[in-house]
Amino acid sequence: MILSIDFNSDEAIYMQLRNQIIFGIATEEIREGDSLPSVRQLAEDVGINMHTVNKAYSVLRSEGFLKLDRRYGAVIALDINKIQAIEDLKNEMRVILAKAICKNVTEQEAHAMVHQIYSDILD
Amino acid sequence: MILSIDFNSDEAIYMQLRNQIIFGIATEEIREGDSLPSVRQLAEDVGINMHTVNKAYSVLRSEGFLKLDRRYGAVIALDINKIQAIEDLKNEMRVILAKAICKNVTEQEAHAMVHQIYSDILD
DNA sequence: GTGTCTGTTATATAAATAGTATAACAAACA
DNA sequence: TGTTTGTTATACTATTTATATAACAGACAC
Repeated sequence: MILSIDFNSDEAIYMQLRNQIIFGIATEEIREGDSLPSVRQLAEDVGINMHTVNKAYSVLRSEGFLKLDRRYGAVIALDINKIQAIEDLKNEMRVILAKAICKNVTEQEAHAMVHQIYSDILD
Repeated sequence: MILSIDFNSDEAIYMQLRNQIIFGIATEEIREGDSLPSVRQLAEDVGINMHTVNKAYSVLRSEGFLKLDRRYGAVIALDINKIQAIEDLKNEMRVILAKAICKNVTEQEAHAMVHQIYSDILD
């Protein structure tokens, strides 16, 4: 799995890592039980500090994507709380769809976008 | 228009204001040409600093929701750049849908959610 | 003109967050 | 025994967030 950082992005480095790893899981590039590089290894690979990677891993653990183990390092372990996931999604969608509605994006266009993203990720 | 701040939220105050004003525009509670309270007035009303309101207004202006005028204060003025809006929406949706997919949220469920949010906001 | 209301700009300060740097610890294991 | 793992601690810098005070110029009512 290739992880790359845009140091000019306004998005925090640990969030860029977090998002890319979530994409990797969604696309099944990495699966339940797979190990991620150790915090030190990944930090060296992408040229950032160990603690920044550790923060990304900690966020992913608290969000139910990872298990951190002294023996095996960071292991993909999905905690599927669908009620929570739907609640989170709804809250996040409300804000970005409200913005889209102000800009005259139609419901049809939003549906088309959801469909395309699902296809991009799953196919 | 009622604006309220949750001081215990992890979301920045100026972003809470920004989001609530976007909701107000989406629901047509406030419309093109309507004025928002002055930075000083709103700051006093919700009990925050003038500069925090000013930052919210500045963000809204740069995102194409407001026009700031010395005579009339902050006036709703939508700059509809639909290409940009769709691009923004797609990028924001990609992240939250990737997360949802990891948690087994189906495309059907995502569509239902989009439909419900559009209905909630527009009806 | 005077006073008052706009947004705007400039400083200063405090707190929190983000990122880096170095170091040490205990568990696991070859 | 030595190495690797996550974990924790401390320290430092930079940026962001929020507050506080102050001043400025344009607009406008009196």
